[in-house]
Amino acid sequence: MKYLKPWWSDGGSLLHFTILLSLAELRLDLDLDLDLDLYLLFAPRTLLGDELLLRNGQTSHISALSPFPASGGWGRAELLHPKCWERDPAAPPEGRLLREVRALGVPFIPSTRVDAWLVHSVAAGDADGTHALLGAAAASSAGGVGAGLDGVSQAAPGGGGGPRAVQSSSLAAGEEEKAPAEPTAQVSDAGGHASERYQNGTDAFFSLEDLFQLLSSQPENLLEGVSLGDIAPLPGSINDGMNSPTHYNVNFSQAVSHDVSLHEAMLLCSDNTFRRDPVARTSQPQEQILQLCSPTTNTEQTFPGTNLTGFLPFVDNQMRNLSQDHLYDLDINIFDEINLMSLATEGFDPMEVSWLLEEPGYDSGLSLDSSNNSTSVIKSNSSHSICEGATGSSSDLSHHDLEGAVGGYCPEPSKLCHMNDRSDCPFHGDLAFQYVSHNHTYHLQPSALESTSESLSWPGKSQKISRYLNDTDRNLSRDERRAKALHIPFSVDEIIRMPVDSFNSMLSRHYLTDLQLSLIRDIRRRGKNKVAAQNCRKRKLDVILNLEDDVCSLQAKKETLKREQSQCHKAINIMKQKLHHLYRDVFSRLRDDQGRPISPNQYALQCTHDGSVLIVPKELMIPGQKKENQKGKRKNERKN
DNA sequence: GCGCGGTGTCATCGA
DNA sequence: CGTCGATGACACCGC
Repeated sequence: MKYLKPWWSDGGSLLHFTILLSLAELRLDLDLDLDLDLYLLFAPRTLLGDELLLRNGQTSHISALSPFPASGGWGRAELLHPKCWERDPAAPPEGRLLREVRALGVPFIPSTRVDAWLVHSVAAGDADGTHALLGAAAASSAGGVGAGLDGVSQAAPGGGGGPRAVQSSSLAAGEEEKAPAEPTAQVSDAGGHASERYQNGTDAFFSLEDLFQLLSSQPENLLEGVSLGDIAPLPGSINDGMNSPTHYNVNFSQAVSHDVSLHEAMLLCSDNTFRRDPVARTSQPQEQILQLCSPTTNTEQTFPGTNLTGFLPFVDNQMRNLSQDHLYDLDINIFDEINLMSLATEGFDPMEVSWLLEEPGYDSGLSLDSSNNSTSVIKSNSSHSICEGATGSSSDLSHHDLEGAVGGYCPEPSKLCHMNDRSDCPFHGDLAFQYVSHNHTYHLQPSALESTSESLSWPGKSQKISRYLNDTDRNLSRDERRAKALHIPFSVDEIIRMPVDSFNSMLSRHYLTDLQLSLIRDIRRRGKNKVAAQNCRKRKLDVILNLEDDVCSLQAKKETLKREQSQCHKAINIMKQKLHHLYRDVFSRLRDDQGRPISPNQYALQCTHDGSVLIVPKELMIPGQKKENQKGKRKNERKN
């Protein structure tokens, strides 16, 4: 979004383009950094009546006709993506929005704020609500949308608002922060239209005319020359809207559901023919699309031979005024994300999906829903985009994912063309932009791709792929490269180490697509598990080492005890020897009554308890009797 | 080519 | 019931 913001601020061209694409019933995969007033423009009525948390910490109650607070302090409020609110258990009231939308069974489109809101708006299906928002839109248009649609910008001539529209203090377009808007009663024609129809509650569809009137209120009058005509009765059929460039009634429920890629959208726009036939779409010359990617491309190059610029002069003007950086930023943000989304879509060979999305050995990866999504592969004959890493783009998704491929084959780099490559990267006509149908419900289903990727083997793939990486990318971990590719605004280290509370609040504070959230959670899970595995192995190693130490110490102790035992045996033997010598010595000194020596073979010495020593004949002294006598003596001694 | 150790990842279990 | 850490199992990689 940060890339789009300057361009947006330069003149709201992006929104114009959005509408242009919407006219062609094409979906737009953009993450627009829209501010609250534009949210209100597109927001469904479910937002109305809710409290909004403003940047200044205050809350604002949104009424149907005046989304702006009655008093100052409005500043610039930002709504977070409703899915983020949903994830937050302590979600503010806006969180109800998504639940209500889901209750209607309307698919949420995480990658597109504008059309997501449009879907929500249509899903709300309430004309009052819808046109209340149009009233708000008109109110917003009174202030213009040039300055990043802060809701407070220059008051355009003829601009106005709804019944309680707000005219902001005059601030130049591009200013970051605006003074609090003071509610006024200036009513513009455009706002009058919208609010009037809101009050009438006539239909449930946006009128693109309202939007163009909103846009035309910009100081630059970018829509000057666009014949808007009168507000047509709604709902107009989509064909009505499509066939008449001056008639902009679009059933957004149909328009948004008819998904195509932005590239395709641009192609169709460039042809100035809002073809609805998928076959016809694929028959368009694809080369025109990528010419927009080129920083040297001007409008004529982008839309050769078309009268698009005549049809929408603001496009021409803005395209002329766009700097290369703007185009570059557009390229990075839009095409990368669209590429990524397209990768997860249906109609794509699973092997190619895994090849593009998976790293070597990467099992869960981006966790794309392979069951619901269509996929288009983008290939071209451009030979340098991958293998040379020429772009150095920070959002080199497919570039990176090439490195991470786990697939059944190793495509030649020359067959792959990264969308970011703006120099000369014409699409291969045969492969690029087949008719795709995004549903943009990128739910997680890691197992699908896991099984696919894990079942495939690609010997030596990492070596081959690593050649495609520049030194910088090679130093990054796979998750870091994935995070980089998806523009995840947090570092991998942050994601992993952050406490769970901070982590959840961080996620809720940022608008993140399902894909980004999935990757972030995968990164966190893998990172935590990696650390846990390292700790586990460390502990296991410590246990093994400790056990080895224990074994060593026990063995040493055993040896010591053995030595002590042998020493004790030796001491005992010495004592026995000494006792034997003493015994012999005593007998040698003993004499009987006749003075003859007493033989130790016939007599034995017996010690009595009182210390006296008796000479007892051996035949009278059986060893067993000896012990019994001794025991009997002890008992008698105890009794006594 | 094979074996081994290191590492990352996933599945599972228990707190 | 969800989260997190621990751990077994497996695959991959480098030596």
